[in-house]
Parts: sequence; structure tokens; C-alpha cells
Amino acid sequence: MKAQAEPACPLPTAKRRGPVSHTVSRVARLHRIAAGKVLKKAGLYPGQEFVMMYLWDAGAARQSDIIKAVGLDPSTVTKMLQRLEQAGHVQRRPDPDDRRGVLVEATETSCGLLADVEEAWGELEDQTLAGLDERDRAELARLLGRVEANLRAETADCPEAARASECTEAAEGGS
Amino acid sequence: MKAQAEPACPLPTAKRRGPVSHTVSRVARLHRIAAGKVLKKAGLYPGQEFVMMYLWDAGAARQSDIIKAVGLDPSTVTKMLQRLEQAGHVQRRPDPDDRRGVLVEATETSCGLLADVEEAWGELEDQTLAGLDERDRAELARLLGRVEANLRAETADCPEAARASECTEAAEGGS
DNA sequence: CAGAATAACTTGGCCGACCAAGGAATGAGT
DNA sequence: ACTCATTCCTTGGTCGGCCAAGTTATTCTG
Repeated sequence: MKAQAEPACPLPTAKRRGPVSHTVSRVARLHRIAAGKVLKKAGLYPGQEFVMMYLWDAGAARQSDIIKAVGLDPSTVTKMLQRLEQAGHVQRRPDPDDRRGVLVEATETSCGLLADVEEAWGELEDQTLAGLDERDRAELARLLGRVEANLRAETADCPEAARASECTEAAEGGS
Repeated sequence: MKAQAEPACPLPTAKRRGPVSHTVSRVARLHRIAAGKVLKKAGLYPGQEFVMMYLWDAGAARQSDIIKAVGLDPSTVTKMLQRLEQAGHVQRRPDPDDRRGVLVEATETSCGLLADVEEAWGELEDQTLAGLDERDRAELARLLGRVEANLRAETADCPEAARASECTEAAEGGS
């Protein structure tokens, strides 16, 4: 009688195997959470580390360079830098040579974070790869590299970013 | 004179190797973008697919069940369901048996999306794993599984979720 | 040299995701 | 029966991301 919660749709095949994509999604989320935790000590939010790292070793940089370096959307970087500036980690000023540009530089005080960030990365790396031997790590790096290339080719249409790809295939045999 | 952008901080060692963690971050982002693209055809945003999939094969469900199933924060699920409801993919009503709960169910019309979502997943899987043979895929799945377990144990403090873990180690030897 | 294209940001909007608090209903303890 | 703790959900805030438009400079034409 109680008509216990049944499938509402006629599942065609309902092959519930675990696509790697799902695992990637889960790992992505967990990894970000873990990153957030270890970065918290440095006072940064996940994502900001990449920008700061770039600034730390590039010195003053135009915003467009940062964007190219981290590969994010310009608006994302803008907002991130605004927060970073407000937090005192970064200093922004108009570029005298190109007045539509903005020069960004890590502040003195922010340099203290460098060590924290590197430590955080080390921790994260250890946490992520715990229990994997060298061979596994290398293998994982290799496979993730391939996956990254795949996705990069797929997300960026074709022209750019897909640097060393053929790009001359329009139809990917859909089987 | 042009004082060409130099490191602003005394980089200690500046070991710029590529930690797997960075690759994971990049892959995570790219994967999400790719997911967004393939899901767009179904009219869903990345993340919603998991909820809908659960609802499609579980029928009516309490919100708490969904939360447990997808493992997200309750507030995330609440907001997602509000949007899903507004989009007509889902129907919510108070649970008569437990008046603080909410029963959620996929709408009739949403069933049409099932096929799209499964197709999208297939596409995403293909894009992600393009060029990898069966052995590589299996290997990747295995390694990601380990990484997931690692991160899961790390993010969830210890008590819960770390189901089959020792959890009896407090100090993780540095170095 | 004027006008069009392009480059470099910014703003606003929207989403997923988190945390921190808070309001209801239910369940457990005494 | 009354209190107290739990559970379930919501609201509000903050962040990282994206996209779509818009603004201001610079450059590339004609």
C-alpha cells in the first residue's frame, strides 16, 4: 500500500557502472575541499594560490599576463584580485605604458605566505597521493596529463590552446 | 631602467616541478567546463545531474536522502532544488509523515532529460578518456579511486565517512 | 587624420559549493 | 509531561567560476 518510492521513469538500461567521469567529479570536489583546508592556514582560498604563486615569481605583472598564466576567465581574475588586494596580499596600479592595463604586484607582507603556500601544496600532495608508490604516481601523472590534454582540446574549441594537436578532425566517430 | 619584472620574494628553492595536485586542479576545472557543455543540451548545470539521476531512479525521496546520496552540503542541495523546481524538473512537497522533511520527486517532463543526461555522460566519458586503451582506463580508475579514498579520509575528519580506515593516527610524520 | 577593429579590464548576473546561524518538528531522558 | 538534544531544512553570506555586455585605450586601417 505505501507505494514505496519507485523509479519514476522507465530506465532504459540503467547500467549503473561508475564512469571515470564521476570519479573525476568527486575527486575534484574533495581535492578542492582539501586544498581549502591546507590553504586556510595561509589565509588564502583555493584558486588564489595560483595567482599569488605567479606573482611571487614573476614580480609585477599585467593582469592579462596573469590571465594567460592561470588560464581563467578575465572576470574571475579581476574579482579575485580585488579580494586579494582588499586582503592586502596584492597591490594594483594602472600601467603607465598602457593606460587600459593594470599592473599587479605581490605586497611585501604577502611574501610571508610563500612558505605557507608551498607547505600547503606539499601537504596536499602527500594527502592526495598517500599510499601510492613512485610507479603509481608517475602513472597517475601521465594519465591525468592525457586527460587534461583531451579536455583542453575539447573545451577550447580548436584554434587556440590545443597547441600540439591536429585539430583537423571535425567528426569524432560517435560509434 | 625598465627594471624588468623580477621575483619580488626570495624564492627559497623555487622547485617548479608539477605536483600532481596542480594537474588535478586543472583537470577538475576543465572537466567541469566540459560537463557544462555537454549538459547544456539537457538544460542542466553541472552538479544537478547527480541529483536528478538519483531522483530518477529512486522516485520520491526525502531531501536528506538526496544529501546523503550526493554527499553535498544541505544548503547546496536546498538551493539546487529550488532552482530545479523553478525550472520544472522537480516537484517538492512537505512530507506528511515527518513534517520537517520535504519530499522531492522528478517531474514527468523531466523524464525526457534522462536520455540526454545519459548521452551527455557518455560524451563526457569519451572526451575525457579519448586515446586511452582499456588498460589505461582501468589503471586511471584504480588510481583515482585511491586518491578519492585518500581525500575522503582527509576531508571528513575521521569519525564518519572514513569507513574502512584506521583513523588512529594523529601525527602524520612531516618530511 | 578620422573611423573601425581589437585589446584590457570591469560590472552584473548566475551557478555550484562551503560555512555559520537559525527555525521547526521530532525523539529521547528524566 | 516537560525539558533537552537531534534531525531537517532554510537563509544569508562568501568564494571561485562562467558568460554577456559594456567602457576605455590602443592600434590598425582607409
